[in-house]
Amino acid sequence: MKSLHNYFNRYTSVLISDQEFEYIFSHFTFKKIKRKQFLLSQGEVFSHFSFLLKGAMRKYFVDDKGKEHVVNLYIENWWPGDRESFVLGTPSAYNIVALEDCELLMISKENTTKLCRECPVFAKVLLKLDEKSNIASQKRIVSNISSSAKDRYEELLENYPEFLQRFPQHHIASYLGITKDTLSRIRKQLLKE
Amino acid sequence: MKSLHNYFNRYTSVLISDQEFEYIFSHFTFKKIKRKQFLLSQGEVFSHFSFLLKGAMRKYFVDDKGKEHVVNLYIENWWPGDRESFVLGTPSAYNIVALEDCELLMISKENTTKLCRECPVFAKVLLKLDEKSNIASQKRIVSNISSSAKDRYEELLENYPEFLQRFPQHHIASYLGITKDTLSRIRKQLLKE
DNA sequence: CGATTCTTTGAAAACAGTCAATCTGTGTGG
DNA sequence: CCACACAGATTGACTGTTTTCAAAGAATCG
Repeated sequence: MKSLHNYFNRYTSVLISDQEFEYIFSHFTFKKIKRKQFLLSQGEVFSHFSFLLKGAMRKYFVDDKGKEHVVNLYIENWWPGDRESFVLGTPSAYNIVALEDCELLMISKENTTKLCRECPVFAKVLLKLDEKSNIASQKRIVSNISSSAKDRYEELLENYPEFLQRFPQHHIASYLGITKDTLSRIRKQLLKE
Repeated sequence: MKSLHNYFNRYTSVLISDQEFEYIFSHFTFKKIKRKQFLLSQGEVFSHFSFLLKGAMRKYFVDDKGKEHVVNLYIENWWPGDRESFVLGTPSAYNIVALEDCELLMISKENTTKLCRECPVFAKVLLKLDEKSNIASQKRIVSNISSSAKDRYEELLENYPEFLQRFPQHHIASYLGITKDTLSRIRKQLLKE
């Protein structure tokens, strides 16, 4: 699969030779998940890294009032997962479900640590992923604490315009921390402008 | 300084021998910052890791309407900084200012990469820091999108009870994404219960 | 003591959530 | 090809939460 190799080269600025990549790649397994099926269910330990080759997923949890909250939306070239469960080995509080038929590359925690030992570039790639993830999280936090619902939606349109084509509005609304009704009204208002 | 060595051993579960630590430590420099002085000003590139030995700081930015928003609050054993500016070498959007007289250990980006090459445990420690930071960010995002102002404040009381003693309410309010007025009213309401 | 910073409060307005009803489009099975 | 079900989007009326602004009160520091 060229997809992952391209991703490593392009998004992590860590150059990996074909040989090295082939060795790394041999530790991944291919997995298909059909629409509406779960990659992770609340309460399970999720001890894999997974790279989304094709499809779309959402990560969410159910609060004590029975309401769903979308924590992440994933499309091609993203890494669905739960870092906390992976790192600490604790049961996950989240569900990850396929919104379209999906194809994934998975690598177990054992193979991850093995590869990190054997293959410094791979360790470097993981470091880069964490860096990128940290930077993105920081931006989302800043947006949440400082912007209105309308501004947050407009920021999402700028940063991830694909999301609108791939995800229904009520999931996007939940991801932004607002209700579908409010998002609908915001869109109406933006049309008038 | 034992403080940093203890931190590495305790919080990253990476054991470091005294010799190793001494070598690592030799790459840090000691820095004092007086109350109200800045560790970082908007527009500067911040290419250091810094470990807070003593004191308290806040990271904030000023939006287009001239309003301040507190992005992070730091006390002893935290790492004030801007990961994005460090990683990408871009000018920071944030200010970091001392709220009390502070003492810090600083390490430059050059020394960081040098140490990562020479000293695998140090690389491991940085990886752990990023992991921890990712997990914490995730929790904050979840809190922001799914909890009311009151619940967010109660979560903060649980997770960081020290903050109340160290930071004025209006900074805590801003950190939570609410106004000082609202926080004041929430506290009043909680007293009645 | 005076200056500054921090906190509280009231009243009005802006904002977002709730609930229920309706409207839209899509696809499936008969 | 139609009828129907289903998921998604919109809307109105209402409720609740949070912000705004201005003013006053409390605490802290030099």
